[in-house]
Amino acid sequence: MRMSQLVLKTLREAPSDAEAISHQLLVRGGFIRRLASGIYTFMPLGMKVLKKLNRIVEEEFDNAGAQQMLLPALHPVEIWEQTGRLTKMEDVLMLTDTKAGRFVLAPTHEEAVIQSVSSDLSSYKDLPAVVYQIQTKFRDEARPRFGLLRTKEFVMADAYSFDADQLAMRSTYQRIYQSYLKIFDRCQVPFAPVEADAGAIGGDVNHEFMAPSAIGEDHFASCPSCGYAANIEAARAGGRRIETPLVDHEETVMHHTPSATDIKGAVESINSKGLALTPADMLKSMITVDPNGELTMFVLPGDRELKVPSGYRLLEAEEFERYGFLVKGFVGPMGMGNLGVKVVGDFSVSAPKGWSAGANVADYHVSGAWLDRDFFVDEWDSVVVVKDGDPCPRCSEGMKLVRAVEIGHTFQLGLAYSSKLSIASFVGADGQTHPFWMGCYGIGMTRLVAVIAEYFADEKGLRWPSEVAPYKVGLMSIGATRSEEVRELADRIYKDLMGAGVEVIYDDRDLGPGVKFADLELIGIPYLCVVGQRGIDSQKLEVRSRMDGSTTQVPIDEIVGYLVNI
RNA sequence: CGGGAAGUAGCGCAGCUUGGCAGCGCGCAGCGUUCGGGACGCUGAGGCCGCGGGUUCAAAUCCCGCCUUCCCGACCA
Repeated sequence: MRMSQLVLKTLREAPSDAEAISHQLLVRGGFIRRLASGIYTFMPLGMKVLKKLNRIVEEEFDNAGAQQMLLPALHPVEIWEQTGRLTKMEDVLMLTDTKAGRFVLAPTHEEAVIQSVSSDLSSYKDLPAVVYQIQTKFRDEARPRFGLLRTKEFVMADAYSFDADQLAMRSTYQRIYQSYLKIFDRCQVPFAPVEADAGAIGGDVNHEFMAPSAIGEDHFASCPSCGYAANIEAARAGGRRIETPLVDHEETVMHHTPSATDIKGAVESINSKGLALTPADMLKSMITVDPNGELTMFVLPGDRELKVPSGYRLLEAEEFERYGFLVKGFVGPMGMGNLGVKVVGDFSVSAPKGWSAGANVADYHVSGAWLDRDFFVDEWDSVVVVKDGDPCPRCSEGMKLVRAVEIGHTFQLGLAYSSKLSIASFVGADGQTHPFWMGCYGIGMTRLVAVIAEYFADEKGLRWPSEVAPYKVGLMSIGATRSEEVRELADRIYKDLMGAGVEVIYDDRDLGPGVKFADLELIGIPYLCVVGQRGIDSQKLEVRSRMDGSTTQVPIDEIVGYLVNI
């Protein structure tokens, strides 16, 4: 491609609304242009990068035996009603009403793929099967962010697997999981597969693929010793209940703590009476409703945050009135056993100490409350949101919290969808109808562009790994308008590279060398070949690596061969 | 949805306090010089000053309402 022909205008300054480096550089380099908040056009250079990534996914998925297809982006609303996700995902669904009916702009494709392939997978002989697509998805993001990182319209590569039983599903899952490792390796971004929460997609076992990054919106806990890694929403801390013999301890004391309805207020209020408590000495007692509608109280140290287990929800403020014994703001674990409230304690609550807690009386807290004397715990578990240094649940080593971007997510859906959709079934060898055991697998392609851009960016601009670069070689002439010799040589090398199948972008513009260097560096072409009078005089051309900055002098008559094999 | 900031040429910004010709840099077009690190000179094109209303002889500027965008949080995967 001749740069004089390229639809591209690099910007010396980034738009003021671009915050993240990747966003700034992708706009400055002419890869993307904003059409509306969270909606971007992929310009020719950006499209090249996206196609490179798509190619990697296609190769690895094809290798794993998955078959590419293309599902519709517009779905009739009925298929979303059948699985109940119309309400479950309503915050992000983009609904459209037309003369022809109601449709949703699809945020994901589980329903559509089942509708589409079920009749082609009617027998156990048709299984296993894996299909995938690379498609635009739509989500009504409340807050699009950081350019391509979080958008309303984005490209995702999503695969769906269909198996006859759980064992087969697991083996398929493993196969696709391996493809994921290869795909991200080829993108050269650091990443970690972590255990995760299934969210609105549903299902049981699942993994997120997290790329550590400064623009990450997620955190995962990672154990440097044994390799345990889990999203902060799913991560558990290690620990166990500490058994301590009950001896004579100080008596519990009631403290008048008017309007001290939170941990901070209670600590201040009690300390004003001469004690020296910290939030870590308080018990945080959180009332939740379990999946059966029963009350469960979680008890944890006051300086920690409760990780609400999936299926549970916090009791709403208005609901407190329904339970007279719950005094909002002054709740504590004392006496809960007699009131039919199950108490689940974090392991750390078994530490041998007198706790302070809500007294279950308006405007009162107690101090010196001892486990097994003043309050009782029915069940012990790790119920806190993990923080830096917490012990690993497997090996007890201190864990690290890492900021990261989710670039992929794989799910063992099991029967989550096929139990709701009768067509998601096949006839087994026994002649009976059985539901599919499904899996689904997604990679945020446009998000990956942002993550790679962000990770490799330097002060001069982008640096694309060679497998995803829009062009492999940047060829530039210096002083070609003045020197016919330079122009002819550069033209000839360009033609030869094209003939040899090298992806080359040729800066043939009538501009000074500074601009050309700056532009090719900004757009991050991996190798830069400079053709100027200096090179003709020495019969050697300079080839620079954008990634590591190294330069090599290559004899003119070997230059094409060198660039082909580099 | 809550908090904060901002909308003036394609991009970055000044002008607004104190109302009076719509400006600067980059980019763009033409001519010339220059040519191994965003070089220079001359000439030129480009504007619903976010939108609507109000005050005024006169509004980018003052007042009211709305819209949009970005950041932090909530939500979300």
